[in-house]
Amino acid sequence: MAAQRRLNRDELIATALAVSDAEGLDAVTIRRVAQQHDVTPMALYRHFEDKDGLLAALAEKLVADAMVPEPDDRPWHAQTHDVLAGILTALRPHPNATVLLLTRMLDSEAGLALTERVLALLADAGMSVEEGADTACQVLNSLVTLVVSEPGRSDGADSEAHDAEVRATRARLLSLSPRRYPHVVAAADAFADCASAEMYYRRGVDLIVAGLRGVGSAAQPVAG
Amino acid sequence: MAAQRRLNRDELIATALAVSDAEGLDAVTIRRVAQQHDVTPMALYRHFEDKDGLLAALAEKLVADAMVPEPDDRPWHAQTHDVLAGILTALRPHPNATVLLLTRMLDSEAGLALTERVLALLADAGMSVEEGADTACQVLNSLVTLVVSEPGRSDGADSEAHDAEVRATRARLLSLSPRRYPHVVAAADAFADCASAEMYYRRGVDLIVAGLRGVGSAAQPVAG
DNA sequence: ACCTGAACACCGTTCAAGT
DNA sequence: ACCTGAACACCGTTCAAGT
Repeated sequence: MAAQRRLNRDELIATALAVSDAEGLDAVTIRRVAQQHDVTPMALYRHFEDKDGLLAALAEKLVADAMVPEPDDRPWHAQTHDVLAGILTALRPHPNATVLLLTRMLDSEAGLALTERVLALLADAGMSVEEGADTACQVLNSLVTLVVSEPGRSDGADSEAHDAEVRATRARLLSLSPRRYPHVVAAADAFADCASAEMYYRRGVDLIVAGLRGVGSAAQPVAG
Repeated sequence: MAAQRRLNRDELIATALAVSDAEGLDAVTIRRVAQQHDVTPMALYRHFEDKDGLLAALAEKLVADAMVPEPDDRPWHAQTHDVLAGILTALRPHPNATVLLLTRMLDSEAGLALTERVLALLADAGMSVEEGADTACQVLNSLVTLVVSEPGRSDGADSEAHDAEVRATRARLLSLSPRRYPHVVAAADAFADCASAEMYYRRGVDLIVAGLRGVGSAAQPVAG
């Protein structure tokens, strides 16, 4: 990285994100990020309280990038669909870092704004405050895991190593007993890699929204 | 731990799980587990290829403990509900370790058996092989995150520290601007801690099953 | 105000021995 | 066959200085 006179917090976060994208979240260390900026590890402690502070900032950057559509007059479930799709668009480029959000959604302004938006939609759907809170957590975490566990994803591998891993997973699943694991063997290709990532994510969002409509239908038969 | 003549793999895993439960997953180190058995760190390498092998064994133990009901003649969604509830019962006592399953569900016999069971139910629901694979991943991961992100959970804290954390979260959310975050402020109690864990998990499973019924209803109007 | 340098208490893992 | 011991290349973080 460029030799700079003064260390910049945003650039440190950008470096951390780049390292995470390229080599996995475990490669994000205080010493590594410092080295990229030609600086002593201790220099980072001026911008982050400790390593967890750096990771929290990383998590915040992910959700801050989410472009979420403004409220409109469509039914709550149509708006929810688009909000969730918008969040996914922000997370998908950074699958290695996304797992950080599993425990940090309420720890940043951006995460709180997203949560507020989802809570409002769930209130429109007729949910109580408590049901909305539990459900909002679950919905947001489902988006996170959708990205974290996308079939065919590898932590910090070049495309050659990635392909090798996909082939290895496929071969391993295909080598299982078709008597004991008939469905798993039949699904080996789908587990090893996504035929279509777009389809995978569309199904994911559809499943969540269908769930929301399903649990709401008893309390509020004529929705939105 | 007991001074033993010979190291036992299952006891090592049990120790790792105990450390994880008591002090969090980060406290599970090769050196720590070795020390509990009064043994040199390198002694563990006879039973696990490396640290990832130890963690994989830990993940396997979690899902191996799941008591999943046998198939019966009820509709697929009723059986799915009970299978998911059974998995939750196995995961809930070990929230710190549960996150390991997010990327390891297909890496153990027990995880494969669980996946096979869910795939069969989704096939009954009328899903294609590919849709079933994507959906099974999402459903199982939702259970994992339900446990990992249960409101009021703290990593490795005694009950005093836990209560302090719950109060701190609640106070932080209550101190937010009620103009900008009206729904979040109203839900501060629910985000800080579960009023009822049973209710939280019941809602979680219901949301998943409702989603499955919802997405299936187009392909197979008369389900089960 | 901002950064350095040395030090400390940890990691996972290697290699070569021990019994 | 099973375990030890020393060593290596890493961590996060402290403290006391430097400019």
